Amino acid sequence: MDKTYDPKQIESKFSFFWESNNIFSSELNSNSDEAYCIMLPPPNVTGSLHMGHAFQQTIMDILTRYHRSKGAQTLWQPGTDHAGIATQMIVERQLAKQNITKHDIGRKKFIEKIWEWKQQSGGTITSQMRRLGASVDWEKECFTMDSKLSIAVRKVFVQLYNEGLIYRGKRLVNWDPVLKTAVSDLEVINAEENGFMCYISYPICDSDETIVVSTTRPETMLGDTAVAVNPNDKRYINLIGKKIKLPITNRIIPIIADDYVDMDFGTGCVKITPAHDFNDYKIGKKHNLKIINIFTEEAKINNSLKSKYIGLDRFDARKKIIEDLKQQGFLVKIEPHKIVIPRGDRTNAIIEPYITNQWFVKVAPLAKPAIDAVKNNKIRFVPENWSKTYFNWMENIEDWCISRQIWWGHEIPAWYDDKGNIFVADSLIEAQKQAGKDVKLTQDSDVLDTWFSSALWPFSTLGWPDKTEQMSRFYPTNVLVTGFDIIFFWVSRMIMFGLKFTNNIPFKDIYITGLIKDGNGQKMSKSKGNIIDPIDLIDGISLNDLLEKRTANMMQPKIASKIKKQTKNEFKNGISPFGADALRFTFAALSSFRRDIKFDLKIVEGYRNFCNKLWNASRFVLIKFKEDNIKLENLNNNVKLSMADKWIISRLQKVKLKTEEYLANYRIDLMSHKLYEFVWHDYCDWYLEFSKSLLNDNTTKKGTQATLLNVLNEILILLHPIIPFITEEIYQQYQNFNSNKYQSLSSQTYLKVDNNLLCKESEDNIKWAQDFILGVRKIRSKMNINPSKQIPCFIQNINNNEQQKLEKNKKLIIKLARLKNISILEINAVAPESVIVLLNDIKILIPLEGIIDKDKEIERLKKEIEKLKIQENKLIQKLDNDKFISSAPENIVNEAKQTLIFTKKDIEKLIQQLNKINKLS
RNA sequence: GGGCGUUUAGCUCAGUUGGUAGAGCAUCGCCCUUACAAGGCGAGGGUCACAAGUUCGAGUCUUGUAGCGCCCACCA
Repeated sequence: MDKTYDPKQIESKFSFFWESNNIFSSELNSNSDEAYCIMLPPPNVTGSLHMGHAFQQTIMDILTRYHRSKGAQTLWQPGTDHAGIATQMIVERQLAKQNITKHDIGRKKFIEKIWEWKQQSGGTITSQMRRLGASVDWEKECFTMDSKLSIAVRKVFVQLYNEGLIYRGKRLVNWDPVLKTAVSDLEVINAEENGFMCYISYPICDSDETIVVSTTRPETMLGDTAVAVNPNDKRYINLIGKKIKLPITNRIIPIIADDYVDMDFGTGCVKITPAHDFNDYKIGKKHNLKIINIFTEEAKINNSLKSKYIGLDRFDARKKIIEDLKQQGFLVKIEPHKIVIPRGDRTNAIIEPYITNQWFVKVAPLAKPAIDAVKNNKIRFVPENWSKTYFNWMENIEDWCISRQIWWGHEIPAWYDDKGNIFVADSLIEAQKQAGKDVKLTQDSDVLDTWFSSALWPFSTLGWPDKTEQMSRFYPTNVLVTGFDIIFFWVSRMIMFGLKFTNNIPFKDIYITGLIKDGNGQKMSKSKGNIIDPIDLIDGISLNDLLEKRTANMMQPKIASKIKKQTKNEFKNGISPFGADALRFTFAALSSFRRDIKFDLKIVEGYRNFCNKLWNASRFVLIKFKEDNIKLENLNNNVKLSMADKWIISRLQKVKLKTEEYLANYRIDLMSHKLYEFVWHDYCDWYLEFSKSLLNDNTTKKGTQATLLNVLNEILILLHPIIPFITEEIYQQYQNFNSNKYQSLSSQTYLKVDNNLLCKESEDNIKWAQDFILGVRKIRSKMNINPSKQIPCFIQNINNNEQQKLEKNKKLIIKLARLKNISILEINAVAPESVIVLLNDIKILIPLEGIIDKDKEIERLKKEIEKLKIQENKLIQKLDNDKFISSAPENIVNEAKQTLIFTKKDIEKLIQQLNKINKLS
């Protein structure tokens, strides 16, 4: 083995090794009683791996690998999403570079182009997943537009339609005028921006009076069909029912009364434009108002009214209309005003409420059982609190607009005849049967919202609607691991559709992960230039390449230079190659239930160091075995074990127990910390050091050899789900050494916790020995004694029980504390001039012989005594309190009493020592 | 406006049913002790945001206040 751990060298080979040996196949372990399944949230096929993916996939991989090694038949289902709008936009942009629009080449050709593009670069993210070590079953990889999945989509659509849960209707929807498609409520981002409030006076018919309305969208007045006031508003009560002559268009519209109007806001009069505002639409329906659409699908003024504004963009029209109103004397004033602007999540274009024919899912009937499933704990949110967010949304859910006026996606299985009759069916042939042979049918040109097919993912990938073996084996799946940002988009819809079509929940647990932020707690985004690419953490990247990457395609040079400055500051030397394992361990360790996770390179470095530690510990074991020419096959496991052997084995059982407990509760962070601590501090710092002495003794040698390897082997198995590459590499090193058959650590079975291996005696003994050693080390450090110098040691006041402990562990203590010897002094014997440290009742004495600085020691003793006295006071106070004695549990009271006794004794001894030393000087 | 999260060492975070506050990083000593300097050994560092309450006892439970942050819905 090389002296230093080099992830590059070992990681590249194993992704291929695992895949080509079918290690992750879901066909394996088919006889097992247990099945375990996780659905990978399918990333956009257009995408590349970002930190969020890497984080969540690490968690899924740990869960999957863990259950696989426990013997379950395991499926981690991979795949990608066709991501309708996102993908279409990318290909459109590419065409635009050649000055071609999608209309130039037509729908069919355009879709071919997209498939071509998918063929070419759709594999980016899956190859990056391989770099990360994701143990998905690649044989089962799906794409949301696979024919198998499309069948499921059509079946669901047809059934929902037949049951009246999908309908088509002319409604006001969110319209993206750039994409020229409807989008769902969730795809609209509302944000406050600076704007204006316009006050316009509307003249009242047959009167000199006017009424002043306030609006942020004056151009929509072209479509006004009423003005509303509050029925209780005394100012306007006499105007209700009168008519208004709308400026510019000169249309006559009524003044109506509605509670919706807030008397205290603006003038208390609201212009009502049912075709272009959601609230106005509701009022329009309620009052049976005319609906006048004034926009084209690009949000330009249409020709519904004869006006000079036809063809003007909405913002140009706004300016023009304000000008005209001013000229004609209708404009009262314009004030700056904060307004909430809805923008499309893909295009950032301002979304327009727009009347069109669309398809909707009637959600309320589906939501009810989906709410109950969580309420009845059939589905569990982890952390539990997210269920509130879920309920909040589900209980106020609106119908879901599922049609999109784009080309890339699942075509809606609906056909129309000349008269506009609708035929919904699985296929044209079926539709034709409904319509009659000779009727000419045209398919609906819309496609479905991408999330419609995503909603079926947990069962469509398993072969539904066929009754497949996969389906009965793996459904419902065990856990969904995802971010809170798609609870509404995806999670809730999977639950609704799962319950509706499989009569069963799609998953038992929903583990909602936190969001990875940069070191300053900022969300990572391209525009902020603070993105870290997980692959760069694995392979490393130079500062120049990183600068290039972060500022590529930046339009504004000012922002680019700012980003450069920040980046240079944060990554002076770029990013060093940490390897996939270090990155994975980092994610695992950071996966607490927080919402935001600040990502810091220092942490990755720490876990890279851990990998190096593990590497070198393994190297030590290998070297020791080679020195003795030991073969694994003649390693005797039926050997007598030393105290230290029993101790590390006992500790190991406890760690395994904790690991299982943490994992069952998705506390992968705690699991990681536990393993880190055990490997580094128990195994490396203590056991390996013990072993150096034990291997030199023929009575303990064989037991130590067996334990060194057996514990290391279990460590590798325990760590494998977190850091699969390095553990596999180390395992392979032993396999070669063993000259056994070449097999993967990934197929090794997790050993159960064995309670018979718990050993209180050894834990007590080693703890005692450790305290002894720590005591001596403390003195050595305080007294500045060179670590290589061996020193003599006396002990006094030792009882029988502890004398036994001393005998059993003497060698280890002498070795690790670097002592010459340990001599026992009789109680009454006069001790040499020494430095003292207390262990329970025992005085450990290190003779001075010139090494001591008396003043220093006096100072140290005084400090120590002071500390103990504070503790003593606290305890005395506590025990003086009758209520404490009478109400606290007995063991707590006893403990306090005991501690007080020990504290008093210690103080006494230290004072004695202090006096002694004082006399010397 | 409604809902949620968060506040613990210089920094990033753990803290299980209330019982003397922990880790990693950083800092400061000493050390190339033959697996590891990407290391070893040791040390220092906290009024657990604030206030009140429950309790013998509160980082932990209750209520309130403040800061930071997120989500949803919004007055035209």
